[in-house]
Amino acid sequence: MSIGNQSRRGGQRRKHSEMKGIRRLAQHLDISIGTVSRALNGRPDVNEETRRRVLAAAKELGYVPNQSGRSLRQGTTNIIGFMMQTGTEITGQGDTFFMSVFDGVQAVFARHKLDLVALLCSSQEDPGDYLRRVVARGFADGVILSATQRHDPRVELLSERNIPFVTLGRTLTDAGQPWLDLDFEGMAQASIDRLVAHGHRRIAVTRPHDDVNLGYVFVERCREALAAHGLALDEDLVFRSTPNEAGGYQIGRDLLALDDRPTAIVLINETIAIGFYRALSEAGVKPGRDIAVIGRYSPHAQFLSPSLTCFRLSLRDLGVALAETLLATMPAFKHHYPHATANTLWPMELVEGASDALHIHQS
Amino acid sequence: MSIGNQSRRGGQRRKHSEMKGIRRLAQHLDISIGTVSRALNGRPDVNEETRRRVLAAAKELGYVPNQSGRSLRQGTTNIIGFMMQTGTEITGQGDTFFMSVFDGVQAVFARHKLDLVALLCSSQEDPGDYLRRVVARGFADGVILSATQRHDPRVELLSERNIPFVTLGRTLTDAGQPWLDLDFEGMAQASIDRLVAHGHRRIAVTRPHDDVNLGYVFVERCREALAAHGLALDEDLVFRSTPNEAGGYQIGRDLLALDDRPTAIVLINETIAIGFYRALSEAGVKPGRDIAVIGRYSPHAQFLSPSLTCFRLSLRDLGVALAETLLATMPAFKHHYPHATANTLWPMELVEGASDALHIHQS
DNA sequence: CATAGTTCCGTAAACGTTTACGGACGCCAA
DNA sequence: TTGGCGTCCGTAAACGTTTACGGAACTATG
Repeated sequence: MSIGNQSRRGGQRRKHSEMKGIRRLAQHLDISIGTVSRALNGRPDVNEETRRRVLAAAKELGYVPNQSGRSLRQGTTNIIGFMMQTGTEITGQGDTFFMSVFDGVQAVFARHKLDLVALLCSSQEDPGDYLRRVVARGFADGVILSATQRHDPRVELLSERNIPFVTLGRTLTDAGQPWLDLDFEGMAQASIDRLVAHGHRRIAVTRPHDDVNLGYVFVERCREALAAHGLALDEDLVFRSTPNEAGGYQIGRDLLALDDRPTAIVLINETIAIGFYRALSEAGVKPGRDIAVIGRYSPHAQFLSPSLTCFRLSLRDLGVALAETLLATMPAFKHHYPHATANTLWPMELVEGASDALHIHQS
Repeated sequence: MSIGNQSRRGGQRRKHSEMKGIRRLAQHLDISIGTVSRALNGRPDVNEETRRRVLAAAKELGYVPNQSGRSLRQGTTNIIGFMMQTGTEITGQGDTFFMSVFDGVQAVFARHKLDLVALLCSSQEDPGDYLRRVVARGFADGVILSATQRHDPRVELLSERNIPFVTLGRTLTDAGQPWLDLDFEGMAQASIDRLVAHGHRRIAVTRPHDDVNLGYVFVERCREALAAHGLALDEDLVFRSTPNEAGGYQIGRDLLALDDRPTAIVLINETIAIGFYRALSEAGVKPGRDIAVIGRYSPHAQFLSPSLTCFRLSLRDLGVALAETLLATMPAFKHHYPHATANTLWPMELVEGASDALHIHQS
């Protein structure tokens, strides 16, 4: 061992317990902090024997590098934020929805030692302010935005701050960021085609009550699909609601109150089917027998009775795609994802149930 | 303005665009970075006029302090983590469970400029490793642990690292940390009493399939409550399942296959009622008419048909209590919460529905 | 005018890392 | 012996803040 090490400086050697962090480790091993850092970070210019000792000592002393120090130096945090709002009335997406998406995102991030955290914006706070406060501070290296609005101020904020991000859902004010979205157009087309083929002529559709939701193109595509069959979309049959169980219940009540009831309905949200079923049940109306219902898949929709005919997608795969799309925009990871699939619609597949078994025979 | 400012040092004045962060701001205003920092942080020893100028310039230049630099200096991040695992099969919490809790937590945190993020631990990774990796690095000032196991290694880890934390759910290996838990004992007692009063003698109960869930005391308390009425708990009527819809469906099938069916059942999880209803429905068995069912409230349970008699709690209030309990353990906030209610059971209230309308008349 | 007190601000040292740079040392060939 | 090269490691300067300290300018008081 060479003498004149920094640990001896000033002739006085402080006790180990007085030091913290990497210094403590270096002092314990009687080597310099630079070498410790290099050893821990897998740099090549360090003796393998030394590295072994450092790693062992780190484990023994329970050393973990301080995140702030590291980030400050490197300018990177290794954290990606998934922004979502608490108070689910707005998005209508359930916990399980995001949990499944997270699963896919993390599968990709794990390969790059990136950590995913959910940025929880209170419904009390302006999302723009929130982003400014937490993300602009260099909290995360990148962001995934969900529940995008048609005009979303967060998009402008992030793009002018040059923070890599991707949105789940299209926006009208496109800042050139990559996006992924569910293929509501495809769902609209397939639903209408299917119902018309079954003889339905009066078909109801649903839409979110404001523009915060993913499916703002849904109704228009339904209209087009109907037109292709020579049918018109009756405006009385376009139902708005909050995207939750209560909203579905309300739709059910409104629908039943109509003089000229539709013979079929397409539900755009996952959760509204439950409330809708309840409203029908109270009136003795049975899905699949008295009215055809098509909805979206969710863990509980699967267990509704009669079983719901619905459109399903792999949320985990969607998460994987989101992660890859984001990383493809980040210089540090770009080369790993040369042809990530951005700006594309995510397909959904039809799961046949009993809820749309009703066929109308022309008289 | 005084001369000899640091911004003039060396005689050369770098262009604004070359500087970053607080230096840029200071140079722009031609004052020292110390003053800028004091002005931004609301320190008293700064001229009000100066403060006004600083604030205006900060807004104009879009300056936000760097989180890493600040944390490094202060040793604090102003971030509280709520740890949860992705892959919801494990927790079985319904869609909006956590969102509602978050809402309450944030209401408290907002008063102290604390930000809540969800620490998403992949189901692929060991939760202990995860905590070591992210939290021990000084990522968060405090942690809320959910879905605690009976023996939870995370508890030991956090307590030996001296990181403030609170658990939602009791643990057997108590490290002296504060906890909150749902009053499953109270639910057990009230359910059994109610069903027995309605004449039921053969009562089934459910329990999680392993010890990851909150309600490990539930079955035992049911047993005691039955014993108080002179009844024994038939072990064949203790159903285990995964805490999700599929688990509830399985319970339903198993129950219906019994030779000597129970006349009532108590479901401990929110989500299993949906699958359970489905299984009954397929067999033509109707809750409230053919069997009495008591469950837990959730946004969809409310819309089941027939309506579910269930135990409800205010998740938002629970979140508030969690936050206050955590802050009460943190030196910086302790004095705000002199008598926070830790180590207490959170009561649930009964919501009467139609699912337990079945009364048994003794023959 | 001298002194004390107040108000405001600049200076510089931390906080815990990473990393460019250079130096010490050993080895080998000329 | 000399020089060159490779291996390993120590040194010190960043990264962007906050804050203890001291000092300058000003006001009040005698």
